[in-house]
Amino acid sequence: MTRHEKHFSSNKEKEFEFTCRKHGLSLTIQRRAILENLAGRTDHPTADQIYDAVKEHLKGVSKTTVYRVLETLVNFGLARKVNNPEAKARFDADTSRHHHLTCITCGAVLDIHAQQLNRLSFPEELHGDVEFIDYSINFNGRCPACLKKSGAKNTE
Amino acid sequence: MTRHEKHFSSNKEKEFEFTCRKHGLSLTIQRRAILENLAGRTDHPTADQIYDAVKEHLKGVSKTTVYRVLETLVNFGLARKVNNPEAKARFDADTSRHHHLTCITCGAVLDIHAQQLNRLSFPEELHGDVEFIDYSINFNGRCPACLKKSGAKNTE
DNA sequence: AAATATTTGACATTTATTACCATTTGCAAT
DNA sequence: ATTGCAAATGGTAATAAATGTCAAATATTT
Repeated sequence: MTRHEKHFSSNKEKEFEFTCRKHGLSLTIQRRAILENLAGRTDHPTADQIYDAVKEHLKGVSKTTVYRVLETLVNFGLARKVNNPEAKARFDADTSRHHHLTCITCGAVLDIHAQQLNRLSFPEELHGDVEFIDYSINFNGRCPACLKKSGAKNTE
Repeated sequence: MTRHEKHFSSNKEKEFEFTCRKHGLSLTIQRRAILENLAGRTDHPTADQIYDAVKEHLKGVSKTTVYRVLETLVNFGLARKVNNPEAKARFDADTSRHHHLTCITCGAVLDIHAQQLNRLSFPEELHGDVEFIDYSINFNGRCPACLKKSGAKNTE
């Protein structure tokens, strides 16, 4: 499957349609296009970045709509906001448990998939006080591109 | 030591003075007051929240200065930005390895200290491709206050 | 195809952050 | 302590990110 396939992952598409019908949400082309774009990339884009990508295909989309649709997708579990230190929201259509590496050099956010990291147990001593639902690990370090550019070790 | 002591943790104060001298930064009362405030709280405040707190003692502080000083503190390793999903920066003067719980109900960000979580090994299979420096786990769930208010289980 | 409920697009507004620059302050050298 | 200069601050303006409003457009139901 290529990055530019016209229709997005049928899994996600089915989930989208199911969720919309379940909650009485209209299946609009804007929602479909925005989720399709988000699901087709792994760079954890901001709303603006999605807007830039989506406006090519959907002439006349409003930025307001992009923000609103993303909020809707998050509210209904079709996407998540990625934990990050910057002052802007980043989105991810992959709602399964996985982790991220934020590059200290370029700021890119990469997915880290590793079975061993998906089975952490919640701290026993806090059970009862707090309720744990899920977790995600944020690594910081350097991405392949930046690592390559600067030789092996940090040169700062 | 109480939460409202006039002078902040001498450890942090010493670190502050050492770091400033090391890098030729002036020891201004603004920097001192802002770091003192940040170090004296565990709620991972935004720049605005720090401004609100600090302006009581430091009449005439500029919001610009608060933003600027926080950026400086982060740049020189005296504070960190906390990974979070919101579209604003949150700060933490605790730069040691620890983790956070974000309450899905009220949005509060709590510290999670647990030895068992501090010794994760970085994914072997990615060594060489990426450089891992540190990590922080973001739990989501519910904080003690919200858990108490709503009985045992989620009532949404 | 018509009726109705929902969503969108355009604009206005708020919130968060950064840029700019004249004034002030910290600090080192008298 | 006083001077001189580099560095930082404060105030204002500008930019960026996100949200609110509402009439027009679209999806869904009938």
